[in-house]
Amino acid sequence: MQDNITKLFKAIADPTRRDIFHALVIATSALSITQISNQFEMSRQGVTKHIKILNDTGLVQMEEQGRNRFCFADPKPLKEVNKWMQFYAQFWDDSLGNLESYLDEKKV
Amino acid sequence: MQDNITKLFKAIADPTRRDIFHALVIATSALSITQISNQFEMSRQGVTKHIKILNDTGLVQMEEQGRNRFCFADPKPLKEVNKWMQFYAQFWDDSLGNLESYLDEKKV
DNA sequence: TTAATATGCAACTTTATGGTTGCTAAATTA
DNA sequence: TAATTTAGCAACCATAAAGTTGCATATTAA
Repeated sequence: MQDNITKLFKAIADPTRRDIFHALVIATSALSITQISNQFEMSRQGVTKHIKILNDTGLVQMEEQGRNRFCFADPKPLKEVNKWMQFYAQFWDDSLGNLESYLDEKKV
Repeated sequence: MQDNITKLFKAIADPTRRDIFHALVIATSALSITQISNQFEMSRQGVTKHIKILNDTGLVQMEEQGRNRFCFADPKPLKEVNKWMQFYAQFWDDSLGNLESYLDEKKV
């Protein structure tokens, strides 16, 4: 369907998913679906859908235990996002001036 | 409507927009809408829409010159995305083990 | 002035996305 | 065993997103 980095960006583009991910990152233990959805306004099924999307990117992993599915965060996939970003980081500071002066300099 | 960071993530979540942004970053001069859209399969209007979205985040800036609108990239807004990422970077390496061992350690 | 070029705007279509409700099934507790 | 809890699945709905075409308009070139 779509490449990995696109899936990652789309996953974290949703505010609710960023919240879920964050909650799991700072949690002191793995949380069940119900425990997670209690922290949000939306229905359990809504949260489940978000978790599935996060799980598809690897940002959330799960472990079944009886009728529970405990979820925990794995920030590692964000490394790829970071790698994407680092390419552009070189233009953040001094290069901005250059970019802005393209028109003046080169008179396209 | 939606907060800045969400707009940023959504903007770069689209592969075509990442391509447009990248093309502008590595371009040696500012490019007109037509010049940009010639590099893509899709219609000029399709590209225009993407550029508008990028422009709304500040990732692309424009300068009108007669009938042309020259576009250039400004990677600065990505700083905010980077800031978001850096919080999770602390969990990338050694902490993954901890995350994965939540269940074992705490026996939730 | 006529023709060509660069662009914006609006309407429309298709598909994705975010969310809901209802039902079923498995695991746990009383 | 009966009741409760946890969760998945499927259907459905509303809105957003990605892309298209057609037309109008301003600028530039012949």
